[in-house]
Amino acid sequence: MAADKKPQPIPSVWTRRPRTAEQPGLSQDAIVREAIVMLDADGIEALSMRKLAARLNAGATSLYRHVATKDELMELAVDEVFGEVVVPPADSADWRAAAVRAAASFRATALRHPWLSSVLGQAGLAYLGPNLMAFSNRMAALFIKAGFPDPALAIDSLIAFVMGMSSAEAAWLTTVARSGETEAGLIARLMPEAQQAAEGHENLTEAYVQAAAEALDPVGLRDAKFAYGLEVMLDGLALRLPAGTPPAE
Amino acid sequence: MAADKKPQPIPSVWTRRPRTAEQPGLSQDAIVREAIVMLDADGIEALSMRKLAARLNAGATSLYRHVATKDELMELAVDEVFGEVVVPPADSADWRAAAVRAAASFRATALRHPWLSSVLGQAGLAYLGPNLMAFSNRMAALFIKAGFPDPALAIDSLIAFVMGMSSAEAAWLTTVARSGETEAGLIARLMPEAQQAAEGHENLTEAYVQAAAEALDPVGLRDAKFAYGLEVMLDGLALRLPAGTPPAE
DNA sequence: ACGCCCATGCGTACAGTGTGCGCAACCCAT
DNA sequence: ATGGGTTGCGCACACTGTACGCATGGGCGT
Repeated sequence: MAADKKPQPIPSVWTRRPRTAEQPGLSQDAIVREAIVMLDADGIEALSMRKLAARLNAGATSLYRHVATKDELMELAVDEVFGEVVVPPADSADWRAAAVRAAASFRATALRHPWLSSVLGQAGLAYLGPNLMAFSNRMAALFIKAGFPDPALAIDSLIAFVMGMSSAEAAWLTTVARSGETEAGLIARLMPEAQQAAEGHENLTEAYVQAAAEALDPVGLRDAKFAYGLEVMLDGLALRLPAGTPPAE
Repeated sequence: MAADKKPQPIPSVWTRRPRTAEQPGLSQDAIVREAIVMLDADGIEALSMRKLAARLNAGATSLYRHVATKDELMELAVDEVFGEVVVPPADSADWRAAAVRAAASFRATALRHPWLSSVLGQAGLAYLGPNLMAFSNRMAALFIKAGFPDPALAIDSLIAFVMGMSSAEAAWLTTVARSGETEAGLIARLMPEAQQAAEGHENLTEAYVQAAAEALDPVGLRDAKFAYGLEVMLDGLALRLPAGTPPAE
């Protein structure tokens, strides 16, 4: 009652034990994991150090004992999430099927964590985290084994396509999520404005017919779009293989 | 002396005229243009409404008379910058050469304004600005004229690749700019750490030999990488053309 | 068994952010 | 001259990342 400003200047014995006994306390791993949960749930701009700390029953600045900076935290989150991408081993018979699987896994990861694209778009690949290195290594193994004369170029091209497509999708899905509507619903609601914006652009009317169709099965159409582009890319890459490489052993 | 808190409660006749006479005052266009200048110069996180306003000799909140929100400002900036992308007219003889020119122009724009990728990565293409619509329209014209059975799919694939490649480059260039070193210098300095990170990933050693070479002519190698992927993509797309479409008229 | 040290947690504080609100000044039409 | 609508702005609020320094307690050397 006397000291109203400071609620607990008196270490009154209890409320002191539990803090350390209840949990192993903070750890970089726990912080990163919880950050990913928050990012997935509420998007990139909903993550603040204070909210994250609150979620971990910790004070805001306590996090800085385990993470140098918020940027570093994001870096760690990116690498963590990269661990979810599965790249088939290099000894698979068919490099092309393996590439499709890897691409699909990459895309799925990017859509499961839509903030990934934004972060990568801002920071690029100066990352060097263990999971990212492992990913690169497996991709390299795949394309070397397949017989590409210039595996690095081939890989970078493929990844550029996959990233470009995925990040466009992720951004769209984020917009959908923020709108609170279903994907089809948002398309329908956006249609009139889009049509008006297309006024005078004669080549776009056809595109919007397609967009209208998209409202019926948006997910399927996105899948198809990705598959189309991926096949295009792989067809082009196949041409770079030394003549006579068999499609399967 | 008496009223120290408010420096100019007295409208002392002068210091009143110039404000409106000197300039047409704020305007959405002027705001957007200055924002782009700042974004280009100091990157995306250096743009704040207050600093932008200061640059325009205006109060921070005055901007809100012409722009609803910072996000809207970014949207306007994106569309403005899209106006710089040049897509050859559809009547060019060779669709492929035209596509190369368009892709190069897109890439150049994205590298001139490295923040573009970040923004697009976060917001996607719900944008519908006039320049973006015009861009889409010209691309559509090009691919329809070329005879693609599914022009929208082809375009989206191409753009996905170009965006993916450009945004990776843009992110890298941003990192370079922030480091204050030359591109070659940063590569050299990063090399040891990269090599250590590659420890145990046997397929990556070759990639780093290439990276070392890159230090000699980073710009040329980035150009080559982009060109390679673009050719891959276009080769793949060419296969989708109805049989017998001539490469030139 | 005791005392020390250092890793860990946190309260406070600071500079900066986007933006809502309401007042003041100005331009133009009457 | 008057009134109204547009434009600019000062203030304020809630919130951000993070530097600093104190308190605490577990693990170690003696």
